[in-house]
Amino acid sequence: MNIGEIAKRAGVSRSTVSYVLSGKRPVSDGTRQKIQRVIDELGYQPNASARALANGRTNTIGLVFPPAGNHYTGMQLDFIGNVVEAAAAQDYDVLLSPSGMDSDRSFQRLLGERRVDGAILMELRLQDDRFDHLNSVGLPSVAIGRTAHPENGWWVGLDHTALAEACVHHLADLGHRTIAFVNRPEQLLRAGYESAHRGLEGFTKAAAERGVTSRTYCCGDDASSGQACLERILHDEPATTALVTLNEAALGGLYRGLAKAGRHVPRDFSVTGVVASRWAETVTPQLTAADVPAEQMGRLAVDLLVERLDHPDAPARHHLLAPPISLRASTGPASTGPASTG
Amino acid sequence: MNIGEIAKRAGVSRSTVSYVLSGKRPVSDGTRQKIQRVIDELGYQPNASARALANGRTNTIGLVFPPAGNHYTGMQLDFIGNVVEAAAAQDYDVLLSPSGMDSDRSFQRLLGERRVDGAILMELRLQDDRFDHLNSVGLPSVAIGRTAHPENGWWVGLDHTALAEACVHHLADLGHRTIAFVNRPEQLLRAGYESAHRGLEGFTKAAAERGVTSRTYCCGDDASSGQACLERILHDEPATTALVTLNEAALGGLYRGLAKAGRHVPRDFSVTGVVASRWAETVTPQLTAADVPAEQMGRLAVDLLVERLDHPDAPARHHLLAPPISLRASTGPASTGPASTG
DNA sequence: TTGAAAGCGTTACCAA
DNA sequence: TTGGTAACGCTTTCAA
Repeated sequence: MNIGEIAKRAGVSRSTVSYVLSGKRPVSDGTRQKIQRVIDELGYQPNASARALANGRTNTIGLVFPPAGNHYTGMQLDFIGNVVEAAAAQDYDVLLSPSGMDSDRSFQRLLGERRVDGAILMELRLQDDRFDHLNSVGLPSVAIGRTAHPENGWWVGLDHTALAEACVHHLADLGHRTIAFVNRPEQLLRAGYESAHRGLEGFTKAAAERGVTSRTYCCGDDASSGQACLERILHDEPATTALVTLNEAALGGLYRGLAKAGRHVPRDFSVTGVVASRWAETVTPQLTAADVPAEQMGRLAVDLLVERLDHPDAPARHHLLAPPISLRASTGPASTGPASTG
Repeated sequence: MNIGEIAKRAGVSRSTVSYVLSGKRPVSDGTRQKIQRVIDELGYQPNASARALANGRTNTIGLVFPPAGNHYTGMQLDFIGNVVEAAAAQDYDVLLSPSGMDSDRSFQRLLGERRVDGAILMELRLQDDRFDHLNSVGLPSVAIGRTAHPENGWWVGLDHTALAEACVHHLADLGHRTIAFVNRPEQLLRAGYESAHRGLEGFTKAAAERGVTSRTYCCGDDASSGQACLERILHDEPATTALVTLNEAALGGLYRGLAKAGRHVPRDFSVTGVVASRWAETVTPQLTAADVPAEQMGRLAVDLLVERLDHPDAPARHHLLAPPISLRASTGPASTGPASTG
């Protein structure tokens, strides 16, 4: 069934049916009702491909995220869910593209075949060549995260620098003098992941400011890497009494490592970092952390993109978020006595 | 740039360019190379909407999952990620539809506007009206999960009945005589969620067979509900020494509740259930559980759907999976002495 | 207020 | 081995 069929049954032309559908030109009440009745009766819905071909808009946005090779973290998955929700609320569908590298077939399809009106980029790198590709084909995009030069971009980001700083200050205020930093995997750091770089930068800066002894580690995105990383931390510097982590997937392993080392959280050892709240609340004791506002960020990203699609010449906009640290149960005063273990 | 432009520059007709692209009819080596050179030079890619309109295939599959209202569990998110990966491997894109109810706009768009060639359904109910809608518009689909009457359907499912039974047997073998069952939220049970129903059925049956005392609980999909549920369990029957859970999101809360009640896992209390391995390994002690093979299931679902799309008359196929229990560290012999606490 | 018809960029059939 | 051309189903301009 197509628009011609509707037109025939309603005794009007196809264009009139089209205008009833789009509302782009006035249609008399009588005709409109007649047509609407036929549409409802037959449950007609216009074909998306034909519509996209004719008017150049797909009403679909692309969500570009890295392939599972590196494992999905809970945070990434949270973003996906929330972007899809927010897009649905604006009557946009979301096409997923699991592409980190610009050479990826799926990414190429999205861009080159014009399957989407615009794209949301996740897992940003400081120098992100995906922007060049998007710009070169004229596809509007919004990033979740920001590059090294975010001045004129469209993005919604988390101020990882400030967040990591806040974590250090929180721990230093509690009297901790030796603090470790658990970052994302080295491979991602080397690839230029902005959260890893900016977080590290903030941690290092604040540690220097407060004169605390610090070491930084890269850690795989899974529990067993977290456990191994913690063993390394205590081996390298047994006097360590606290850590800051950006690595949500490793969190359970970090806790396990502490338990095995006989360090009680928060009595002997404090843990904090940047983690989505729902994961922070899963561990025991619940994690004192800067909660990643995945829902808000997903919504903002979609809103920005839709705005950009509706107003191609609108000036670039962005949102830099720096949520406060939610005090839960994983941090406490540095223990005065020696927290020795075997 | 379009196919006409390529044709002009290569000095051939549009149809010949099209056939070079699709390979659906032989083209002489000379012409092919001439055309291919122009294509590469200009970086031409055919427009997806036009192609879909002309040949009736979008090369996109829809992934239908419930809205975030009920929170995404890690398992659901795992499925999404793995389906997208598997689809990309077959050069299909994935369109997400956050729709539980059939009335949902996004679901309607997917079906009615023919944005996809077929669909994968997640979070199945025993009676799932989404099938009726899909069938009524002639859209092929594959379910992750199975209805009450899966005989002639296309699906890949987990044998929750057998899995829950295996959990009970495992615990009974260890000497546990009083076991609780922690299910998904009551709202989902009432809605007819198949995993909740079949899991409950398997648990109840095995508990009866083994003559163990049992109680069953519904529990919200989050940590604090898990903690509350555990308190209820111990309040209702302090002699409980083990539990089986299908509720992954509550797991952290269950553990926390046990810790607060002074029950050490696995010495005083055993925990097992059906959980994706990556989450099972996050908690301490690591969970002995039937690992949900999310990756395999995602891949199988995509493979089945692609097969069905390629062979519209192929007989229905399905895969019923019953992964073995992975022994980790959360179960042990029932404690002989009274495991008393305040 | 409405209709006719020319696109939109492909595919695939029919001829040559 | 290739070219011409009619679909595919919609939107939108031009006329009435």
